Amino acid sequence: MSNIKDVAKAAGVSTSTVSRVLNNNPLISFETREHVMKVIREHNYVPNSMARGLSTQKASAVALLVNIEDKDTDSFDNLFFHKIMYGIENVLYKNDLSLVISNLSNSRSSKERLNRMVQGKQIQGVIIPTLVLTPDLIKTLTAQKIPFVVIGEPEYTTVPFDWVDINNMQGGQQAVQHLIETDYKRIAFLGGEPGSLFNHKRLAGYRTMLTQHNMPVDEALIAECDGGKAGACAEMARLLELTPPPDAVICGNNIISLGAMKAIAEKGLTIPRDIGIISFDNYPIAELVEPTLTTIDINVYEMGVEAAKLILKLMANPSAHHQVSLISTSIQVRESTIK
Amino acid sequence: MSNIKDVAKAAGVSTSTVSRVLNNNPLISFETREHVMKVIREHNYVPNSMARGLSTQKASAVALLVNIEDKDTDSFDNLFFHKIMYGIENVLYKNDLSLVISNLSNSRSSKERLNRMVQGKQIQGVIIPTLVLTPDLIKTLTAQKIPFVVIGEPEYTTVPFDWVDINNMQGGQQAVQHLIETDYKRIAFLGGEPGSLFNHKRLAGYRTMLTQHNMPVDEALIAECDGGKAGACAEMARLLELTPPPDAVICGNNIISLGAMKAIAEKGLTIPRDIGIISFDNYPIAELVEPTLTTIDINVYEMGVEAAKLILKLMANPSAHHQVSLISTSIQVRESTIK
DNA sequence: ATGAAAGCGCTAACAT
DNA sequence: ATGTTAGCGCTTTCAT
Repeated sequence: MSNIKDVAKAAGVSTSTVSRVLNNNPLISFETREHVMKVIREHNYVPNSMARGLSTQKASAVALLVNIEDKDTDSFDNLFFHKIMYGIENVLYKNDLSLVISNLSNSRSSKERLNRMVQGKQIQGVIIPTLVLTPDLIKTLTAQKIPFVVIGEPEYTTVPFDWVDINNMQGGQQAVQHLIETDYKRIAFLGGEPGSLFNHKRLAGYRTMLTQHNMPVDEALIAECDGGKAGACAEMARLLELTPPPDAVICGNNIISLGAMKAIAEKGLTIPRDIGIISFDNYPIAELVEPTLTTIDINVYEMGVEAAKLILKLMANPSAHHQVSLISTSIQVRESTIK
Repeated sequence: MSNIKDVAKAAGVSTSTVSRVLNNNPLISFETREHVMKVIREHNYVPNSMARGLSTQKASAVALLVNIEDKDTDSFDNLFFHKIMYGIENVLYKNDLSLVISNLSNSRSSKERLNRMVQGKQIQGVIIPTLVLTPDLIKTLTAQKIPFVVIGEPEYTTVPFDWVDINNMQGGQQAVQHLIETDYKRIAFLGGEPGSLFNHKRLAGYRTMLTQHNMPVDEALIAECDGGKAGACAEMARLLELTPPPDAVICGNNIISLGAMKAIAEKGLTIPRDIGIISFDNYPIAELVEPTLTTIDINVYEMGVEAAKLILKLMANPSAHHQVSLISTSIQVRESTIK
């Protein structure tokens, strides 16, 4: 395995010239560049990333933080997480950076672990799901001047920072729009994770779109559940007792939809004839149930891509002003809303 | 941010002494060690991983390879992958190593990318899902003497290497054992991914356990499908036409189970009274369907842990003889098999 | 446009 | 048990 010296010697130039070629320094003449490149290829030379990092004082990795002990394990969120991860990796790779996964829950103190990674020059920037973010973490991050980007709109924002999220408001609007277009009149909203920001935003979209269509917003049609199937079923059953009952429902996720479908079936109603149903998220079961579920699809891969782009900008220019990136939702029409 | 020199000066010792303390060198006296440690803490000193790596010629990361363009995207395998990843991370973390995720499909040539990572000293070892493994990759890996571990029993083994997998044979046996114990008599086997090694192994477990209970192995009861819901449903419908029909079925995964359940319902039969059903895998819907599914649960987290342990051994001693690690399955009894 | 040389922060062989 | 010193492989300033 050859190093920069070998290449320099073989090419009959100095190591600095080779280094300049490696780093696309424009001062190098065309001929020299071509020649050195050829020698590099012949020697199958790959620069040592640690030597480079040591010299430039820059790590060549970005960490994606997770906290698997708590909310994430066994959760379907994993599916999103997975795609986000690949979005990130793809962008980083193209910029000669690598993605390292760090599970904060493994460490005694997440603060300490983060410190070790950053001070130890293992990583240059951090991407953090909003679920993992804590005020304490924010403090460490800003104190250490570590570039970081948050995935999912943060609940608290004591200091400004970059984040990326799905455009949940738009999602709520699309759901209502589609239901109105397919001739549903009384649209219920069955959200999960009450109090969560994303639920709030979707609801806001729901309200604005109804209003835009000159339809009344009936607060009785707005319900929340814990996100589990049983709770969703109970809540949906309650909604169906209203007079008049809803003829469509927007569910916060696939599991909630499943609960709602159960309540609908128990009431002897048929989807989509008697009642339409539209679900947020395309996972894990939208296409497996009967009827298949119309969903507000969420391009989580793209969310990863955007997060990576934000962190790249931030690392290149730590004092750049902070940005927010919202990813558009799209609708996947399936059987549950087509009469 | 302080370095080893600052610490040495502040502690009134040489850098080598500090280095020895850092690396738990036993030659250091108790007093010196304590003293230096104190100074290290006071200075909030964290060794620079690149300098260390450059000096020791060792990278401090292990790569987990994926190939997201092909089979993995949108697949439920993601859920497994996720847990495996955390198993790996957990072990690596405890050994001061970090986990980097590399998507080979991003790169023009996976061979080249691997080379860059290893020769560039970015990573020290590689963990590869068997789906991503190719003969070409094996060649590169062995030629470069890169320590690697495969997740999932490999289909081809031109050279010996380490791998870890679920004990699929045991899983097949457990399924049959449980069904027999709960008094089912004619047990069908509906596998997915025909020709796959894991299906083959589970089937072998099925056969041996039936034989062990002095029950006949009726080849007519053994079926395969493409793994999709529709195919599974059709195949199950066919099985139900047999005379006598099966009174239990072992399905290759949750989706297949869903298809089988549909066929069973269409035939007017009730689970678990008329027919028992047991599924491999605990994801994504075993607990969401009705009745809930008894499953052969697969401890994928543990698979990650084992994979990491294997790669650690291999990196510590590249000429260690190769090992195989099988993870035990366990049964999760739910409604679908309890009459 | 290119070269010489110092230095990034650590480890380890050698010396004491 | 501890110190001295020479690298590890690269980048970068300064010279030319």
